Amino acid sequence: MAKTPVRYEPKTAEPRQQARWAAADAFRMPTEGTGRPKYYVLEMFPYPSGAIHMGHARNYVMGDVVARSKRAQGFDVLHPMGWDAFGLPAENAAIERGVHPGDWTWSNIAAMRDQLKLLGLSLDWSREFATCDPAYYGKQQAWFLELLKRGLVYRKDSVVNWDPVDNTVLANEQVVDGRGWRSGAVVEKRKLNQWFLRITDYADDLIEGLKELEGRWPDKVRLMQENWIGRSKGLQMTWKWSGEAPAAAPDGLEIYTTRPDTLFGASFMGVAPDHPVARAIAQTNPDAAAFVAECRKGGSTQAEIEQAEKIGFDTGLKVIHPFDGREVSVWIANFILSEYGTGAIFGCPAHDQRDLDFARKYRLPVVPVVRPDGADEGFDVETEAYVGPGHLFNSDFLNGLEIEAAKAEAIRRIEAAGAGQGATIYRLRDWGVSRQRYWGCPIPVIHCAKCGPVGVPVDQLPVELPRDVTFDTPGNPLDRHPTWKHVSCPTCGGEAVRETDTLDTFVDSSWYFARFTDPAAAEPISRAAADKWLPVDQYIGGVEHAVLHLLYARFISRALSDAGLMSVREPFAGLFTQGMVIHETYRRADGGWVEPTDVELTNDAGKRSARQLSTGEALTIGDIEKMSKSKKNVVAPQEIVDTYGVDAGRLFVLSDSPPERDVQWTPGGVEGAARFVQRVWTEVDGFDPDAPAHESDAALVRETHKAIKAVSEGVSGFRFNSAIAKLYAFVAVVRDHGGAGGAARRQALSALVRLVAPFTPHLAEECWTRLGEEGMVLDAPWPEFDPALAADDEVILPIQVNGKRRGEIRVARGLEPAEVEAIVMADPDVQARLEGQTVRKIVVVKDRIVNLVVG
RNA sequence: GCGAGCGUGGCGAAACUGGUAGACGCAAGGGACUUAAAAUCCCUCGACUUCGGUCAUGCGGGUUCGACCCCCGCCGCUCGCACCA
Repeated sequence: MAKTPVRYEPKTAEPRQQARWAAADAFRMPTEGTGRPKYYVLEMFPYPSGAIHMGHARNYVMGDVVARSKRAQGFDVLHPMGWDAFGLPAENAAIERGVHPGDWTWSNIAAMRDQLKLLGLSLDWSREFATCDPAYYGKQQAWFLELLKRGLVYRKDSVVNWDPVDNTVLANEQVVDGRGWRSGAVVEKRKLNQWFLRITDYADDLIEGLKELEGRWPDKVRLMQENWIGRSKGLQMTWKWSGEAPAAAPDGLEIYTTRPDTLFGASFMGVAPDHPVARAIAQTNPDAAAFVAECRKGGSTQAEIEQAEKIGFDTGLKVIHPFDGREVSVWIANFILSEYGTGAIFGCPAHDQRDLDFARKYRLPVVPVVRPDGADEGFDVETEAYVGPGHLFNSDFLNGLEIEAAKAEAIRRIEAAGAGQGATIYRLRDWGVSRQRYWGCPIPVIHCAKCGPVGVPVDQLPVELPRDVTFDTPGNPLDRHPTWKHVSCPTCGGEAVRETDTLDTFVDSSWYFARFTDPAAAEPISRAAADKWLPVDQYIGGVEHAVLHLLYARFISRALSDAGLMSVREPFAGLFTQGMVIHETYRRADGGWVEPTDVELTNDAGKRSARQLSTGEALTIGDIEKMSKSKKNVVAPQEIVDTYGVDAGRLFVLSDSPPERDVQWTPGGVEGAARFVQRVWTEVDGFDPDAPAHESDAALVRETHKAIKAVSEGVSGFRFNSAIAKLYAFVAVVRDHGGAGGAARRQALSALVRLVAPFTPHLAEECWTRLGEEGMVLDAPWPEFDPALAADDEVILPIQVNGKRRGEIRVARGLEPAEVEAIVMADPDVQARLEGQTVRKIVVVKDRIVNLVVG
């Protein structure tokens, strides 16, 4: 009699296995390791917004698959989790609801930790920390002071977005159409003295480092960083004034160019409206002042910049061309950026589109100096600047040279004349880290009228945030706190005040991966622990951090290495950027969004419709979008756990799309995953050691090893969807094979359980126990692939005629092409098909294909 | 504008280095079991077809014995940067 199948119950099994792991403290990794090779898996730690969503879940499940499979493959796996806990939302909650930012944050952390634990992740919770804990940010202050000592931290005036109503600095993203996002006030540009980190010192190193990451980081991310740093090589040079020099630039006008080869094509000079020369003129010349004001008015949105007309103002000043001595007039122009290069350019309209637009408008000369090879003497430029390759003409000693050679020669001549030098410049700016905010890491500096800014002595760290603050008035609560900022100067003992700015939260996330290696260390980073575990072998997170976070972390790692705090300069050896979880949206006739739990979907022969359960109203099925509260298309992990079990949810978020792509959450999809969970259990549960084996067990052994190979490759190559597809197919093979017992079946089931374990760990543990295995599948070795056992004795060779598949033959594996050819030509079906035609050529690819060329 | 990526069934997708296009899942249709339902299982499922085949991986060419894959030219979508001299 067949045994009645027992249903697998995730509701009881999942908590049971989680309790087992917890009781065994199974995921704690000693800092010194256990002697196996190390593997550090890390997912970008979350901001404690209050709830874990499916996007988080997918991210952490991917990391968990890597962590669990690496553990099975014999590694000491470090897999920690923490909280990126400083930031603006906590202050907004304080303003809106009157709660303390700290209380809000810590209660969110508690809630999210519980939600995260439902997912059954193999995390070492003993290493958990939040960046808002003084135990963490105090260490950050310590290394900040070290960088200050080393000159990597400095202060300078910089222009910021200032909200005059809220009395605060706004990030660029917080300025909407020129107004503060919260107050609605017109944002002012204001100069503030701010703290900066010298990331530009590392610009070259950060670019060079990208090369070594080839293959382990997405090309897209490496390219984005390279573009962001924006290195360009060119010439920085000074043009002497013709006549009296303006006081703002007594030595001449300094410009930067990447096209020194086109110097003979210069027809005007341009300076930014903020350039010292422009500002000086605006002070005495009302027309110039009006023009500069006009330029400032221009919007900063993309569309506005794109459409903005190029406008200029002739200053009347003239400079002398370094090569041919002619006078060139100096203009103030709105399209020149004061922050890039020297804020001044030479205009060569023939070979730069912007310069050409400008020259045409103001009727300035357009002299082409480069022409494409093959163009005749009369080569000219009309409305489109020529930026392609070619050779120089109209250029005296540069005539006939190719562009690169001409650049080199022009630079050589300018250098020889002492008028300038070849220079490499960067788009990247130093990192402004000052924030006029409460909920951030205090900058550990004291300002003394006599001694200037003085670092807080290390033995006085951490500089803790005061708890008694109010948010009833705009501005930084630290600034108006009655006592906190008033201290004595550590150097002279005189009256002094604390710095009340806090650090950009990107600083907090720039070194947390190093702190995780020994989160209790007295020093910011334990050298021994960091040297053992870093770099992070596999880092996983959203592509939205491709530039800022990942660039800052690479910079800080280098800076801390140079300061002797750690050794590894490149923190993330491998990076994977995962796609989002998206979901359909549902809308009522009145435009209101409806959440999926309140929607009933019907499918009538392919025609889908939706209605709202609570009202019965018909709904419009809208776009499939990123899950968001505003569109109400969110699915909470808790619901999934309750309905289908964690394992089904874990499986589904990885099964339906490649991990780098977005995955659409569908109820049908999770149900499919839940069915698979049942099928695995049914096969394992149905195993009977006393039952007879199936007679053709060699076939099952082959399929087992093919599955081991495919799943192993899928897991290591981040093709989780393919790995899961192979697992589905393998379970079908096991099921259809027949025979409830036997060694081959036992091996197949044992391999299956270990292969599914990274994806559905709870199910795997239940199965492992059911199979009578010792201990936990968690500690079981990854199944080993044996190519000899996976190989078929025979292969099916498709037979193509002129490249089209026309039939197939079954032959012994490894047969030489000549033998295959003989068999094919003797085959009656082939003969019948070839009747009356001449075979011109036979292509045989061993064990793969046969192609007959007939004509 | 510059840079990158992607276009394959009704849908999500597979196809390793140029070698049987559509694995696996969803949806759909049919059937078995059942008093019935759920659950489960089985079959069909790119298009056309005179049932021999023919056509199919965005479009048009090319290279090759053979192309989703490589090359050239278009079209469409997505992302990043954007007046960066």
